[in-house]
Amino acid sequence: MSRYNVRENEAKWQSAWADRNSFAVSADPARPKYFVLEMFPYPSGRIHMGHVRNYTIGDVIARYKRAKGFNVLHPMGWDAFGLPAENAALERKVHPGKWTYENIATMRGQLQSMGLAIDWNREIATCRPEYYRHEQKMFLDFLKAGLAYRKESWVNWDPVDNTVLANEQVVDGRGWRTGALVEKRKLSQWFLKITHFADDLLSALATLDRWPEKVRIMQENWIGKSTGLRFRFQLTAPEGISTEPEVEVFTTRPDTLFGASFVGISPNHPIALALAEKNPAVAEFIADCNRVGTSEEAIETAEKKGFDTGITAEHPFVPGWTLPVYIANFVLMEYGTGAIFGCPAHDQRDLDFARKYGLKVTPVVVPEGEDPATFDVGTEAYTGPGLLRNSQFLDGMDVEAAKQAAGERIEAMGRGQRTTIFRLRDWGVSRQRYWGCPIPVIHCPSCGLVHVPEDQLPVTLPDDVTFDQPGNPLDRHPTWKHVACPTCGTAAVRETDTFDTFIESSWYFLRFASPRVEGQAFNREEAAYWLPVDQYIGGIEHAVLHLLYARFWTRALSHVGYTDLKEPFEGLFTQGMVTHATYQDAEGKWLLPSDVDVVDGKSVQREGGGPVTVGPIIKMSKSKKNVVDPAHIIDTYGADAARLFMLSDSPPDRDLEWTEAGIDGAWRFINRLWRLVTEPSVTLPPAGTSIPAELSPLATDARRMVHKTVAAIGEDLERFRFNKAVARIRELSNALEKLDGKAGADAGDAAVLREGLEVLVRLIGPMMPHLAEELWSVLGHDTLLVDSVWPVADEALATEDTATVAVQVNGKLRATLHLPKDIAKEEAEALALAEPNVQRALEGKPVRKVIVVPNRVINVVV
RNA sequence: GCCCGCUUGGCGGAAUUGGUAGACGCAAGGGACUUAAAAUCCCUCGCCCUCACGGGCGUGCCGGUUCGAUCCCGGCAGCGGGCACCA
Repeated sequence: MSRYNVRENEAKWQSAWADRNSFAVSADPARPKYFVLEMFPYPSGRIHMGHVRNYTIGDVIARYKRAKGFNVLHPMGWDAFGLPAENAALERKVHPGKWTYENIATMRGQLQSMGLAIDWNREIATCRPEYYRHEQKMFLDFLKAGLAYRKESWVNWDPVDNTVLANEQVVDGRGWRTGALVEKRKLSQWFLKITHFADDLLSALATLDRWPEKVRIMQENWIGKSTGLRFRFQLTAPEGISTEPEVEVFTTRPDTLFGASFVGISPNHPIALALAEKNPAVAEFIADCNRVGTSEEAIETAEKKGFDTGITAEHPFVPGWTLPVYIANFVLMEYGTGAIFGCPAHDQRDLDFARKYGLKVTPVVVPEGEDPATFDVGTEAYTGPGLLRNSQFLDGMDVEAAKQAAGERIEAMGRGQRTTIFRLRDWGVSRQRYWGCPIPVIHCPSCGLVHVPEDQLPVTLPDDVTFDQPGNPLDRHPTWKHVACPTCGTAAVRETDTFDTFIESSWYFLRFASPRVEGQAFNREEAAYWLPVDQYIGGIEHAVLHLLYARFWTRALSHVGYTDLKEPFEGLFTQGMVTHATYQDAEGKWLLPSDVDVVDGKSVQREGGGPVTVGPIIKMSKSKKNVVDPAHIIDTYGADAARLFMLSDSPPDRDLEWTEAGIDGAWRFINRLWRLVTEPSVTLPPAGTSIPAELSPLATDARRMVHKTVAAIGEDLERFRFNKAVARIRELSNALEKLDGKAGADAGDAAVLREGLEVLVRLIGPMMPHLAEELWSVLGHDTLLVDSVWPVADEALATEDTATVAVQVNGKLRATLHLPKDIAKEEAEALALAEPNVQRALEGKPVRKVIVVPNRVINVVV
C-alpha cells in the first residue's frame, strides 16, 4: 500500500503550471470572461487560516470556470498601506516600507505554496508610487468636479501621544497605548462627497441580485434614507443669556408634535458652543459628552444626559406652549440638523431622557384596542401604528395621515419643509499618519489651496522618517513638507495628512485589468472587457465600508469620465471565520494549540504536562493565541489537504472550526483517492475505451452515480455549496471503491471504473489541484489537467427509473415503496393501501382522503 | 442602544426550500489483519420501549397555519457579528 508523496508532487505541479504560465491571461473579446477576485490581503507578515479559506474558495471558482471554458482573470495584490506597519516601526524600529515589502515577499511564497491558479504577472502593491500616483490624480479630478472638499471634523485625540486614534485604539474611553482619557477634537480634514450618490447607492442595491441579502440590508441601513420634516422653533432666552432666535430641528415623526416635551440640541451644536463660551458649567458638560467617543455605539449606550439651558422653544402649533431646550448627549451633530424635539411617549431615547429629568410624557398615538383615556407607556415607548389623540387638528388620523397633515401645516406656516435625509455621511479620508498615500495638495499662504500639478505627480513619501516622537512624521519632517507654491513660487507647505487606506481598495479591481499600464490608472478597453468582477469573495466584516466605498469610487470615476462601469462587483460571497478552541495555563496565560496535547482525553501542556483550561471556540486571533499556522499545515499535510479541509463540512458562509482531527481526515481521504486511482485491483482499459452496452447491475449503478455526481457537483459549485460537493466526491469514491472491489471478471466493470476514475479526477481538480494533476498523469494523460475541460453529465444515464415513495398515514411514515417513475396516481394509491403495515395503521378506519405527490409521498388521511 | 445573522445526534453538517429528518464526515464502541503498534478493512451508532416484527418521542422553547412544518406565521430564549480612523 503506497502513500501519496505530497511534497514532491505539489512542488512538481506548481512548477509545471509556472513554467507553462498556465494562469496568465489577456483580454480576448472573442471569449467569455470571468473575473474572480478575493479581497486582497493586508501584508501583516504571514498568511493566516482566514486567507487560506478565502483563497481556496476563490481558487475553486477560478479553476472551475476555467474548465468550463471561461477566460478567467484571477489576480493577486497587496493592500499595503496601513496602521500595522507604523506600529511595527514603533515597536521594532523597522521602517514601515521595509517591513511591508518583507512581509509581501514572505506571504507571496506562502500563497504560492497553496497552488493557487493566479496570474502572478498582474501582482500589485498599493504602497508603490506606480499604484498610488493614479489615486492622487483621481483625487484631483474629484476635487475639480466638486466631489472632494475640506471641513472641520471630530477625531479621537490622545493628549499624551498627541495623536489621532482609530476607534479600535480607544478602549473604554482611553488611549490603548497611553491609557490617557481620549478627547474629541476638531481638525480640518478632507472629505469625499459620497452623499452625492446616496440615492443611487441605495436604489442600485436592488440590481445586485447576486449579493447576499444581509449585506444589502446592512448597506441600506447604513445609507439610512428617511423622509421627514425640517422646521424651526422660536427661542426665548432668559435674562442675561443671548442666543439665536430660532433652532432648526429634523424629525421623522411630525405626527407626534403634540406629544413634544423638550427640544434637544447636540453638545456640538452652535447654540451649545455659544453658551459654553459664557458659562463654564455648559463647557464642562460639553467636554464631558465629548469624552464618550465618536462611535455611534458609544453614544447610544451611554447614559442619557442633558443640560437644561434655560432657553425655551415655542411650540409651532400652540402659541404660548413652551418647551425647555436641553443640550442632550444622544443628539448627533452629524445627523439631520443636530437638533430634535423630544416626544417621550413614542421614542425610547426621549423616554429615558424624560424619565430622568422629570419631563411630561403625553401619549399622542394610541394603538387600536387601547382606551385613549387610560393608555400609558410606562418604561417602553410605543412606536407602533395607531390613531392620534390629544393632538388638536390631528386627532383621529392614523400615523401616516398625521405626518402628512402636520408637515403641510408647517409648510403653510412657512416654518419648514418636508425633506429626505440620509444617515450616510461624507467620507472623511484624511489620516494623520505616515504610511499612506500622500494627499496631493499644497497650502500656500498667498494662493490658499493649490493642487499639485499633474506633471509633478506622484507625490511620494520620504524614506528618512523616524517614529521616536509622537505625531505624524510627515508633519515634522525637516524638508519634505516645505515646497515652493506651484502657482506663485512663494514658500508653501504640503498637506501632511495621507489618505484613508480604504481608498486603495476602492479601485484596485480596475488596476488588475491592466496592472502595468503607465500614464493612466487602467486601460479603458481592457477594463471594459474584464469588469465588473463576476465573483468577489471576502469576509462579512467588509459588508458596509469597503464595499460601499468601492461602489462610490466607481461612480465617482464614472462621473469624472474614467469608465462607464456602474457597479464594481456583480456577485459577492461572504465567507465565515475560521475558529479554534482557546487554551490557558494555570496562570491564565494563553497557549498556542501546538503547545497543547491531549492525553487520556485530557488537555495538558506538551512541555511539562501542566494543566490546561480549554476555553470557547472563537475566531483565530493572535491575542488569544488560538492560531494554527497554515504554512506549518501545508508543510505537514500539503496544500491539497488544507484546501480540502477548508471546503469540507462547514458551508462556506458559516464559521469553520479548525481541528486536528479534521485535517487528519482530509489527509486520509487524499490517500484514499490516491490508492483508488493508482492501485485498482483490475487492469484498466485504455482511456477512451467505449462502455459495453450490457453492464452488471453494480456497474450500472456506479455509472448512474458517476453521471449524477457530475450534474450535482456542477450545481453545488455554482451555488457555493462546497461542503456538499465534497460529500458527493466521497460518495462517488465509495461507489467506485465498491465497484473496484468486485470488478475483475467483467470487461464492462473495468470500463465503467475507468470512466468513473477519469471523471472523479476531473471533479477534484478545482479542490485538490496537485493530487488531481498527478492522478490525471497516472491515468495515462500527457496533457495537463488544468487544460482539460469539465466533464459533462449524460442526463439519460443520470436519471433513475424508479422512485422511492414514502407512505404515510396521517402524516406518519408507515412504509416505503419503490415505484416506477411517474406511475399513475391511482395505481400508486392502490399499492400503498395494499401495504400490510399501512393496513395495520388504518385499523379498519375509513379512508377520508389520499394525497399523492408523484415520486415523493402518499399520505393516507383517516 | 440600534441593525443583522445563527440555533438539527456526542461533534461538523445534509434534507431537491412544504413531502421518508440525520446524506457525507468526525468522534466513540466492537471485530479483522499484525509478534506488537501505526496504517488499512468490516460492523454498530438520535433518544426511549421491544429478543425481534414493530412502536413512541425528536430539528433551541411556546403557540398557530397545513393532509403533512427543520422549512411558512406570531411570541420567547440563547449565542454571534457590525455600528463610520483596524483592514
